[in-house]
Amino acid sequence: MQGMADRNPVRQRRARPDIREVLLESALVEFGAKGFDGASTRSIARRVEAHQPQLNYHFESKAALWTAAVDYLFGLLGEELADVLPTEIAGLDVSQLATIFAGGLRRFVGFAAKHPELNQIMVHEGTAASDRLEWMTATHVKPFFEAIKPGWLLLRSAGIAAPIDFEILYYVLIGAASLPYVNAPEVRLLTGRDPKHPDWIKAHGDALVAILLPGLAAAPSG
Amino acid sequence: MQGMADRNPVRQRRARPDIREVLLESALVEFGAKGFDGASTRSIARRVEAHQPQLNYHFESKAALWTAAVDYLFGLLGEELADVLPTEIAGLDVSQLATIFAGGLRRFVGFAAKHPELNQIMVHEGTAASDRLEWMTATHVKPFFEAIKPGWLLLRSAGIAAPIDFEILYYVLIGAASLPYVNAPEVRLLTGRDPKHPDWIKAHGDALVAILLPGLAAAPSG
DNA sequence: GGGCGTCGTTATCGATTGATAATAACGCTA
DNA sequence: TAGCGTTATTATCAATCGATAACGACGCCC
Repeated sequence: MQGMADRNPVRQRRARPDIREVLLESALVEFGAKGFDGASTRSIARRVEAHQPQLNYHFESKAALWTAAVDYLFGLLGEELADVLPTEIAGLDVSQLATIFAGGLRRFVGFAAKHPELNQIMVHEGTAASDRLEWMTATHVKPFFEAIKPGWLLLRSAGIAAPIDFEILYYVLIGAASLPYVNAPEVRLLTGRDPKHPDWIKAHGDALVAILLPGLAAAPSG
Repeated sequence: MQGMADRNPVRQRRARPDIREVLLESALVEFGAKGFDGASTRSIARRVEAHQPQLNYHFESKAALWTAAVDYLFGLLGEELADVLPTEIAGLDVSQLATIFAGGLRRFVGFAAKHPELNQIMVHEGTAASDRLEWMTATHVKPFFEAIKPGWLLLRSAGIAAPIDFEILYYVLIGAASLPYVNAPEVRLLTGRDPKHPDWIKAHGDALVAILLPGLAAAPSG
């Protein structure tokens, strides 16, 4: 045993049954913070003490990993906003619809604060045409966009929602609701405040309801 | 002449007196579209038919090129919004201030449409802490942030501006005003419309004035 | 018009990237 | 417990990155 003591050393092996999820969540954070090109597969692996080739084993490629991350995030968003979808609001009157939309808006703000990676990835990808952008828009963004459209149009014609083109409103809403969390590092440098603090999130949701649904009398903010 | 005809071929040389500006504007576009890491110095040079080492000759490094690009863009923004700065609005009454702010808001929307690279770069950088973000925030963003603060506070206490925390309002405003242009490629895929079209920009500016300055009676939209 | 300074062009450097082949540790089943 | 399938680990590949050295074309000045 002496002679072969330190050459061909024993390999340490670390098995984690949840390694796929661990790698996926690390990828979310890195893709959100640095963009697809800026995130390296080595840094994604390193931040969860894994090895870079594990990414190619558990996912097919960096691009497939990105796709899995985006699928996962939009799945979470869909769960969060299920009650605002057209099928759920079919029989409601306008007043009930307004209350549901206000609640959905507040929850969207909460989601953007809790999972900033989704809007970070969207804004990184949206700046340049690419196959990734085309896929993400057709697969996830467009259905979401179309799902909230009828409710908004109804509230607008009832004088509750602000009189704004839906396409413009959509970007005003997404931009206004997500930027503090997308750019949280900048917010901390600029204001000294933490946008993830419950007080910020609450005030932010209240503000968006007030300016986008001005016809909703005294918004109950539960 | 025959024997040495095609070996050691004559070098073509292209001199452009404005090469610095040409490279700088190419860098703006690439940094805005792909972020600092995603933009390669070769692609910046190639899109204006220049060579990659010219960037290191005319600028010190990729980082210095990025700095020069950001300086240039904030210079343009400062020119565009000079009349909204505190020194220019010192003696005005609240009604005049409201009109000036509404105009400034519309011009900010126009600027974001004309020079989307500024907000693209800001949103790319703001997603992760870095020396670049610290420098940009301290040098350019903070002065801008502080400059519009007193005017907003005055309008808010006069009941003209929406009753929102200034720090939150700032991000609501920037996000709502810039996202359609930051993510113009996505807008085209999602809506089929061009956010750079004058009709979109006009409607967008009107919408922001309406929701952020609700106390401004019938906004003259010249 | 000869010399020199500026700067465009080419070639190449070491570092890092995503991907993959080679090896080996572990768990399950027979 | 022997064998095998799964997958963690190591090593390495070609491609691309930013940077720089080497070379040469051009314009200006004396």
